[in-house]
Amino acid sequence: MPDTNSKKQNTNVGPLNDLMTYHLRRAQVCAFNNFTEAMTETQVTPGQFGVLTLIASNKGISQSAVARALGVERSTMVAVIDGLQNRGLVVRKPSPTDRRSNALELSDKGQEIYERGLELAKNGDRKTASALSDEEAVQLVTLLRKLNSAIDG
Amino acid sequence: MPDTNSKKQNTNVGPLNDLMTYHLRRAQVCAFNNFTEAMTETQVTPGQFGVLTLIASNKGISQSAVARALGVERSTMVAVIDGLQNRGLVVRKPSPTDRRSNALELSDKGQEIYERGLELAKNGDRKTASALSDEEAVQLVTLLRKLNSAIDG
DNA sequence: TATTGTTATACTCTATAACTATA
DNA sequence: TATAGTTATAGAGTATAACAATA
Repeated sequence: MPDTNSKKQNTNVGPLNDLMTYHLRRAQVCAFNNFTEAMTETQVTPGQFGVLTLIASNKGISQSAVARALGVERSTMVAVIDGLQNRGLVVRKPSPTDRRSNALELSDKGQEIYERGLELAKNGDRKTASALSDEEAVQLVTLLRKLNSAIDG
Repeated sequence: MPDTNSKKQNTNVGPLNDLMTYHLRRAQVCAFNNFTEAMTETQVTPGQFGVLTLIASNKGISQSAVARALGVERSTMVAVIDGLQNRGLVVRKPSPTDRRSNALELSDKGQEIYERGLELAKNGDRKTASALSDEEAVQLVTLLRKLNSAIDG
């Protein structure tokens, strides 16, 4: 990870300072770093946590459905599920209604890790939002949700 | 790029919906896609545009200073500058004050591409923010700027 | 001693295309 | 015909560690 705390003079970023894309990028990198740090204990990445949450909230969901919900290709999901299965957190069961698809479930250990991870993820969020008041943090999430609803709605 | 416009039923993303990190990630992917689409004409990526802007706003800046300002390693900058130099957009000049470092400048073509790119980048931003009112878009950037100031301040 | 640019290397995340087995 | 899971492959983007030249 590059040095973000350096006491060097702040370089003028020019018109970048008015670009939403730039600030979204910086904020996302910051959020991922805080998330990863907060989740150390579980060794679960942001992407993996998304998958665990989808499965926890939709028992028996298929790999393709998880991929669609998270906005990635289903081929990308294979290795992710492989990793979670190898760690004993997720189980691929045969779907009772479609012999092509896997019904994904959390193992007991997966459920534990997920529940613990949810608390830790909230800690990461709090650190990311530490420069904002509670009200501002809520405002930010509300705006982001609205922005995103345009694409996955 | 995965299908984000599918008319499939929306899967319940559970507690993800309350995580700032999740929404930042979705928004950033959306913003990058819109940026890339808007910039097609220039064939300049978000990362490259950041570098062009830094150089435009700080003529003679060093590679290390660009890297620090953008929050990446200086080793990462080498290939980026190489690419921009090979396209004839950026020039590495010897620094007049430090024989270790390069003084980066935009070529005339680089200046042109940068100025055109800035307009196109704003178009990308507008598309990203299309679900928000003007006031909300400003609010969002303000909040993100405040959030980010905590790390690069 | 510290910093600049560089190289070599590797890792993560992701996409595309094609295959198979089902639906 | 279309979809689910899979494989093989490739491309961004990035980091770490080391080195020579210079500060």
